[in-house]
Amino acid sequence: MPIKPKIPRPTVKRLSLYLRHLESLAALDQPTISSKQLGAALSLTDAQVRKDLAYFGQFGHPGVGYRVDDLIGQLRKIFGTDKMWNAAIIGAGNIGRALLAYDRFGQKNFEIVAVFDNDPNVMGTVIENLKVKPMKDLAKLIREREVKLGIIAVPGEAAQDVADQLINAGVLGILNFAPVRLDVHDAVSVNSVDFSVALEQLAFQVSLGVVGSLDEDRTP
Amino acid sequence: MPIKPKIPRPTVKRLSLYLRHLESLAALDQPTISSKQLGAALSLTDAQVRKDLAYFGQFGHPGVGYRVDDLIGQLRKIFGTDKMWNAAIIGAGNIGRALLAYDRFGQKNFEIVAVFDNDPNVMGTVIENLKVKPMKDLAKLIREREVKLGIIAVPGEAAQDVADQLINAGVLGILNFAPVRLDVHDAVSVNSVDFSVALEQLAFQVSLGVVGSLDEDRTP
DNA sequence: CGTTGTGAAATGATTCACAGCT
DNA sequence: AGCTGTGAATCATTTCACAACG
Repeated sequence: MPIKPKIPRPTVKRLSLYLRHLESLAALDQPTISSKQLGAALSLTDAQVRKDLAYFGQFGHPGVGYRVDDLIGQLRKIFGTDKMWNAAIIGAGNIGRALLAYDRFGQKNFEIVAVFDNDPNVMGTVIENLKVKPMKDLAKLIREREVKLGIIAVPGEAAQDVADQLINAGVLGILNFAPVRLDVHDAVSVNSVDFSVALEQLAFQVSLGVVGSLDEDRTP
Repeated sequence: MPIKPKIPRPTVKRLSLYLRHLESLAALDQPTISSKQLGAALSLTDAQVRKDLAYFGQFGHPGVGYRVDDLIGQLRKIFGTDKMWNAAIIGAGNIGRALLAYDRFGQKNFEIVAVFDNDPNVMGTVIENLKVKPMKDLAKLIREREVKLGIIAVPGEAAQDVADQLINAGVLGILNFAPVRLDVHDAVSVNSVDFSVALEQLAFQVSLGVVGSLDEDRTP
């Protein structure tokens, strides 16, 4: 009985994209989808899709494919997003406000339950039905509201300090929009999004004359 | 004489992070850095760093390391960001406005020279010194201002149509913030950022009990 | 010395190909 | 027929280990 099959990193990235595609399909009439169809939608081989899913169980039906609704449910369970996750945003600047207004988080079972900022100009103001709280209340509110994920949207200089506070307050994961590497000495999981890095990598691909998506494996 | 050494995809991701770290170092006094130091800063091995850089040339000095200023210059040349790139943002909603205010693009030699939106409420308004233009002017302005990169910050339903217009107008690369896969039939390079996908992957890591950064190779 | 650049070895990920199920 | 799940083969990436250099 295998306890930990060890999941390849690229597989995890693709699972999110499978789920996104399936959710866009669920509204439609299509009740099942084959690994070939799902792969074609993301420019992947059918074998790749099957292998990725097989790491987590046997979800398909030979001769039929995967039942869309069922697979969506399975993927949500894999991601842990079958249950609601409370999250907090730190930094009510432009990025923080864009994230607060981002309605897709709710559809994915993430709820933003608190926003923090130390700027006296925004502290106390209400954004998207949430009152911006001062940083000194962070630990208390994170614990009270059982916030599991922290979203860092502060300038680079402040990011490490905020990360430390979040870890101390007991969050389990950090989504980091600040352009710095966070040192979390293995206390939590971190995922980072850096807009400049994203543009820079696009520029690199253009300079190389490579065409297509960066997530895919096309080097023709 | 090798013409195209074929660059591993993961290498490209790391190069951006090397550059970011070096730039944060340049202000400081440190004139050189060894592959060991640079690796330690990003939790990578020294061999990894050397191999990544060696794909592009011989930048180091045995017994000394890499001269920081020199390496920054080399990396910028590799990314093509030693020259200025004109970019346009399509969509003046929350994400578009956050990107317009993002001052790091300028430091990386990217200049946002146009913003487009079809909403009558924002069309014509001025954001960060740029007047929001209607979509019908897109092709003309992209060509006039020699815009090479398009940044899509519109809702998912509109993204493919915008991508088609950008390609028609002659952009070379697209940075996509809409939560859909763009079909660009190999006309341009695409890089996508999906906030929900980013959070979902963080949730997955947390559920698995994995700790540390998603960019790194720690599965302890 | 300390550190780079690089073949060779080891590890990791993808594709192939096919038995077996519906 | 059509399609999944999976071991085996291939391909890609990382790490090792060391000669060569300042």
